[in-house]
Amino acid sequence: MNFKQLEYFSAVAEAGSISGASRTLHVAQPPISRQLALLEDELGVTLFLRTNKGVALTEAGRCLWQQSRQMFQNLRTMADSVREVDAGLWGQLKLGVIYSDVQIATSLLKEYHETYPQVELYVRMGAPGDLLDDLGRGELHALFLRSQSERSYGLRERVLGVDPLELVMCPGTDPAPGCDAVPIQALRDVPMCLLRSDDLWGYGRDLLEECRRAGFSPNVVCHCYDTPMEMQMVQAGFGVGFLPKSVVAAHPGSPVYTKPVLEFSAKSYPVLVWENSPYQTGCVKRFLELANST
Amino acid sequence: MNFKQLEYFSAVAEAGSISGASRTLHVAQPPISRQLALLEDELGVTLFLRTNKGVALTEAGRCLWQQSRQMFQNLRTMADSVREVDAGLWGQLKLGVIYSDVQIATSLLKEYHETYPQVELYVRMGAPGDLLDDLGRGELHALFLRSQSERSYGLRERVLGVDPLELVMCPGTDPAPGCDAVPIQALRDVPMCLLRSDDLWGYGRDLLEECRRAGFSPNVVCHCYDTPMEMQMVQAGFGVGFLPKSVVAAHPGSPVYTKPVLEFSAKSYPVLVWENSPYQTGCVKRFLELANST
DNA sequence: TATTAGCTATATAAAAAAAGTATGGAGGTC
DNA sequence: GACCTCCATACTTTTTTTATATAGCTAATA
Repeated sequence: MNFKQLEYFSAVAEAGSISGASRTLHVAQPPISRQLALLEDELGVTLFLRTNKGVALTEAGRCLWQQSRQMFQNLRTMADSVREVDAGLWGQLKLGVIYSDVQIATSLLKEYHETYPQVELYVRMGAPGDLLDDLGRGELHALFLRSQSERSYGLRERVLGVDPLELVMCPGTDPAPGCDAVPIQALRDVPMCLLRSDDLWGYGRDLLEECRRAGFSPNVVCHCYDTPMEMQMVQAGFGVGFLPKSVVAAHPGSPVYTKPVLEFSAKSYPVLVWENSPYQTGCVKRFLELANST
Repeated sequence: MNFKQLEYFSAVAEAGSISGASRTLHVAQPPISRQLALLEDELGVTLFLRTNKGVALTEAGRCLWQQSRQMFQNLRTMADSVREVDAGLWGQLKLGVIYSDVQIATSLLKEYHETYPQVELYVRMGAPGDLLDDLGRGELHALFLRSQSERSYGLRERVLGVDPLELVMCPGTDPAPGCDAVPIQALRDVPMCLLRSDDLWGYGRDLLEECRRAGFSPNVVCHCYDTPMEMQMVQAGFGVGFLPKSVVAAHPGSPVYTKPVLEFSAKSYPVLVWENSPYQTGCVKRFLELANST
């Protein structure tokens, strides 16, 4: 049994005669007779009653007709769905996001989801090191990180924006109360809560560099592993912190606030990072195209 | 897209390599490569990532694999169900039954149903003429009648049993109270309720013949179109009747009872009647085989 | 009654498709 | 570096499928 036989069979069933089917199929009549006979032989079943004015389906033939129509329907949708999967309209997109990239990630994902609503989204929030591990194992397709990660060798990245570092403080630890900006010299000896310097976050090193240029090294009272914890420590009054402006803006109810630091230019760059492989699934390709086009 | 292509594709997906599939399929490797390429060309989709140690399904390939497995499964069940329909395990069996054949019909149908439980049964009770009309139109497959129908020309029939005619009466009309049997002479001038003589029922004529041989013609006070009505008229005291013994036995609560008539041998033969066509459906063939084997 | 038209089945030749053979390149492994 | 496995390509052979021609059958028609 093969598709051609079923195709001929269906055409004959619809036309009510073999010669009629031969006209609709643009195929001579004997081949159709022959393929029908082969099909009947294989099934061991008479599918048509032959008369001199056409053919009529037997009960078994009707059964086969019903089912073969269903099968051809399935066949068409099968080909379509395969093409759709290839085009990235269906599938899974698995992303990792660090705490401070939630805003930019969700807005980009929202845009993606409007174009590809059928794609199943998997999003994981975590520390950059953990996310990079998952990316390496192929469990995630792309990551929203901050630039300058040490481990991005072999990975591709795309900068999604710029986020200036600002001083974070609560009223009790403000080193320049009443001023709109803080001179960097005012930070000498001020207790600070910073992201740990051996972290994967690139701007940690930039920050230390800027302080060194100003002639001091920061008085770090607490090394934080992630920005939410740094926010909490600053809010608890352990000291001031340095964070991307947008991270603080994402906590509107918090008593913590930021001020720019004069003559200080360290910046954080949100980036999308992915494996440099030519064998991406359609979903991932489309997502990366979108990310690279905006 | 082709049956063979999907077959090769599935084998490659399962084996994880083209050469592996060539071993399981007992086909050389190049044809498989070629059919795969044709399939990919037609779909416009890359189904496998080729490496030097085998091939790996792409996302689209996985999609096709899932669906093609489902399709092969459907194809198998399709062939099976067609064979089952042909064998008479599935389908419809439409039967007509006259009032007096209900017993024999249900018992035969019960036996049939135990062997072919999936067959949908349609049973219609009615007058023999109506049933024969439906049989002629192909709306019924076979009928349970009584023998000697005038219209059974071109039909085949099988006798299912013998049912002696007996005199039916109620206590008020018993022509020989206290006797176990009635001499036929005792029926002269006795009011009778009989099936109408121009009916299709064969034994109506036999009955009149027996009376004529006894030297009288029956005093028919009521001509009945069917046996239930005759039963009712007898029960209502209009007169005695002649009915097959089993018909009366089928009304156990009735005050009506039968007695044999001496020197009277008219009999009724329950028969199964069907169209003498070689193009019966499987169900009908099996049913007729069963009826003819018992 | 003979004829014609329309259908299916069969035989044979032609065309198309698929399989097999031989070979080369790519990427590991010993 | 030799060797092995795997996939792709070029080419030949085999198989399958199609087309052509024809015959048989039945029903309608002149």
